[in-house]
Amino acid sequence: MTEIASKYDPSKVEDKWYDYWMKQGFFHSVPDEREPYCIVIPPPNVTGVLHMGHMLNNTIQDILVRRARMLGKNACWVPGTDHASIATEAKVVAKLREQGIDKASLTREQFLEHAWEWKTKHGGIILDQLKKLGASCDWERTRFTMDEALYESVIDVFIDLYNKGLIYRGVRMVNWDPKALTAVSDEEVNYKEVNSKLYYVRYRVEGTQDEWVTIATTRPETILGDTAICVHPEDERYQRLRGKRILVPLLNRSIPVIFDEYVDREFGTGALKVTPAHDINDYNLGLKYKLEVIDTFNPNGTMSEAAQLFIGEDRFVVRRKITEELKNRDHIVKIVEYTNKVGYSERTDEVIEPRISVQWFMKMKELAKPALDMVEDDTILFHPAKYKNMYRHWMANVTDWCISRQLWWGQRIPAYYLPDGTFIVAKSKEEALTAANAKCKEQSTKFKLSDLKQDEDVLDTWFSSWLWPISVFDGIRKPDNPDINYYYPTNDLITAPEIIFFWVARMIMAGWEYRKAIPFKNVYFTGIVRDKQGRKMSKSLGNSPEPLDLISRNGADAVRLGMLLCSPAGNDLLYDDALIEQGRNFCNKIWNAMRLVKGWPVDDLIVQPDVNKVSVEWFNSAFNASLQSINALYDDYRLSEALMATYKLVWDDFCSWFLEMIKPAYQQPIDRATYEAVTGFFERLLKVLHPFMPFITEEIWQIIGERGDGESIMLSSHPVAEGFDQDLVDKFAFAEEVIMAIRNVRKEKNIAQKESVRLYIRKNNNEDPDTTFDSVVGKLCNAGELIYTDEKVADCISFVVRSTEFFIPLTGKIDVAEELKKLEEELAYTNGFLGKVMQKLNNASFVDNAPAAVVEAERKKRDDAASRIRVLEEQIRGIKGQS
RNA sequence: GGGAGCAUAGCUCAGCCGGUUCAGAGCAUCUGCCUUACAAGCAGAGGGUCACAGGUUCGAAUCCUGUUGCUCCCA
Repeated sequence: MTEIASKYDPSKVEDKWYDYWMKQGFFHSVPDEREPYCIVIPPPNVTGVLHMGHMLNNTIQDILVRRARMLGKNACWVPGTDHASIATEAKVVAKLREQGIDKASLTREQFLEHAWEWKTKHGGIILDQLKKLGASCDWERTRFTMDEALYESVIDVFIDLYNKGLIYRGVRMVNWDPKALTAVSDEEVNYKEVNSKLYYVRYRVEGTQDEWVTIATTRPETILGDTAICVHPEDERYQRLRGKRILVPLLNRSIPVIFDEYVDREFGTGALKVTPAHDINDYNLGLKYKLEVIDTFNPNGTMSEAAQLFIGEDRFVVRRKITEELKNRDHIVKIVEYTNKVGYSERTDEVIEPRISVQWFMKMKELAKPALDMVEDDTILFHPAKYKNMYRHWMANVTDWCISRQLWWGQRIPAYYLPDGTFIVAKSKEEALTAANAKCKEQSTKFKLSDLKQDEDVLDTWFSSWLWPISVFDGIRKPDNPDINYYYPTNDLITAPEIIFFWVARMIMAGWEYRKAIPFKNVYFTGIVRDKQGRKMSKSLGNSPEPLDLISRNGADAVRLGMLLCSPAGNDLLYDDALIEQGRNFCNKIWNAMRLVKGWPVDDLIVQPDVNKVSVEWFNSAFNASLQSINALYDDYRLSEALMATYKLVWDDFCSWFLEMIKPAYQQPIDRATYEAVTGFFERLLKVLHPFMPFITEEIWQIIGERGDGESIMLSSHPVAEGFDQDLVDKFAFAEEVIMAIRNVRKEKNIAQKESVRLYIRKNNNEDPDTTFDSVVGKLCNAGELIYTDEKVADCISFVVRSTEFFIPLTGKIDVAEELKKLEEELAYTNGFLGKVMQKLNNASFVDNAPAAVVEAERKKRDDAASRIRVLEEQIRGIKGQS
């Protein structure tokens, strides 16, 4: 046999097996008679590169998929990316700018050519990175939200919902991103607290020389769009304003005073300037009082012609300038420091400008109802369940969804405008023309194709993502195709809680609307990966490790393990290099276990010794007991706990106990029966480990058995938990205590492991000695003999396990005073414990009220403690008698 | 401002429809060991009024109320 390195080297293993899996086509799934198991990937942004969050999220998906595959299901993990309209368009615009090309100089078609070129070149990076992680995605099914099928699905759905009256075009206040030059949805606005100023500005009452009204505003630049002043109808300070009009400073535009209870009398001066075009609340007031709407901003955040002043200058520059100007004209009363919340665009981090514009909206109320019910009644399960609260709250207060974006990169809205401004929603210009002309009776008024103009805007990216579980199987266009019928509903969705509304909720709505079925059965929410100090990982902080570096340095298995170990569902994970080190150490542990077992010569002539026989029986039970609980943890989606249980099974039970129990003496052969049992156990452990650590388990599985071409652990059957002997497990727990006690004695007395000891065992209270694990105790403790006795043994160090006395002859090494002290401490502790138990048992209401089993348990505690006390007391007497 | 969640060992968490293993796990720390699979290891040890204050109960980390502190969501 060739020498096997004592350190596991993942770099020699991982690519080799990934290539093998790919070449064999193991990841590919086609519908068959087996039960399907399906996950659709949360499509990463096509502009993205792998970050720590992806690593965690995709590790979890891979674990679930690999396990399902081994459980005999037809597992299919569909990968893909989304087109991320704002982010991608921004990247492409920036790239063009570098090349000296202005987007405005291009036609839509030209721009899209550049965008597609960019996508082709950069769009697949993240998916290739997932391969390094070991992701067992069905790459033949890779989808992109702008693929023809998915594009068309989106358009079909838009038309369908429009025809159902669920999509409408409306003038609304939207969240305008002046940098991206598009509206964004409510969910894409982040509110941040900022230090700003509150400007107190006085407006002159019309027709007076020196009568003023002072308002407070954080945005003086919007004064140019003011069309009213509003005060509370019961505010005594302003009753004088009834019937009066006010002059807007600098412009001297005359505006009305309105009285409405909306105004907070405590805030500022109690007088509110009303700018319907630039504030959502003002907009509503404007609707109510039919105020004029003056939009003083251009789309890019500069002042428009309508502002009359500062035309073309940026809103924040104007804020400064107009303040100066107001000061000069004696309109500023005071300026105070003020903290308020300002909305920022999630995409560009630009300050959101509330802006009146015509957008497409989707009605949500109707769709939300069934989607809420299905989560409420656990048709869809959230893990952890606490996210149901958040979901309920949002769904109950859902508002209409602004689905149009003023961009080119995305699915173009299929609405065609006629010269008179009316529009027709249709799949193509031709269809729109036909529909338009169908309404015209006169041939002379018929339209030509060139009369029609398609809407310039595209749809929100989420408007394609919400169809993802259906559209990846082409289930919108072909609702009865074999793939969608087989794989849908999918099983599990693994995602971050922050997109519960953007995405999860809407997929549930789409699923119900288009399949009358849930899109997935379980939603597993992962935490956010943070740094040690609890900060989010971010590029600007530079606190995120480079995932591919981590993998190349430590191996994907170690990284997967490290990420998962400390990451219960829904809890944030504080990333620390130590986590991955733990994973690496574990790999090494398994590797060395393999080296040990591989190194044993097998001798068919040896009869299996008793110690091996009982050890094999014990481990068989221990394994099945653990497997049962591991399975239960999986069923509960407690993956990190399932991993920890597996980790302990391998490291503690298998390596630390079992292998030591059956390990032959140095360079001695092992018997055939034990060897077969060990390799059998090893294989089963590798299979249980495989979903967590796919590479090393494949490598070792291939080494420890004869495998043919096309065989793989990833296709093998997952072990099934069999019945086990609990009694045997319990008996070993006692043996473990004995072994640890003897090890302690050796350590305290400085007796080398090589030096054999005799062990006397004295059963008390007429118990039958249990000798099941005597051979194991003898081997692990190098105890030459185990001698049962009814007598005390002199000149011994003694100890008590439960209520059995043990003696080890150790002439000359016994410190009587120290022994006595220890025994007395133990006695005092046990007496105290007994006292507490008696307190309960002497309490009549405890005995009467507590369940019988609990009372019985307390009685057992009492009896055990009492017999232990008898033994301890006897020992103390014995020692005292000796001295 | 409205809502939700959390607070248990140095760190990350489990336990929480009260009583069986009630104070646990992993990591970290400390003490011995280079014992011929593994020092990326082995054998041990220490460490917590279960945030605070009340209450319910025979019995509370677990249920209730309040306080404090943190986090998230929505406006």
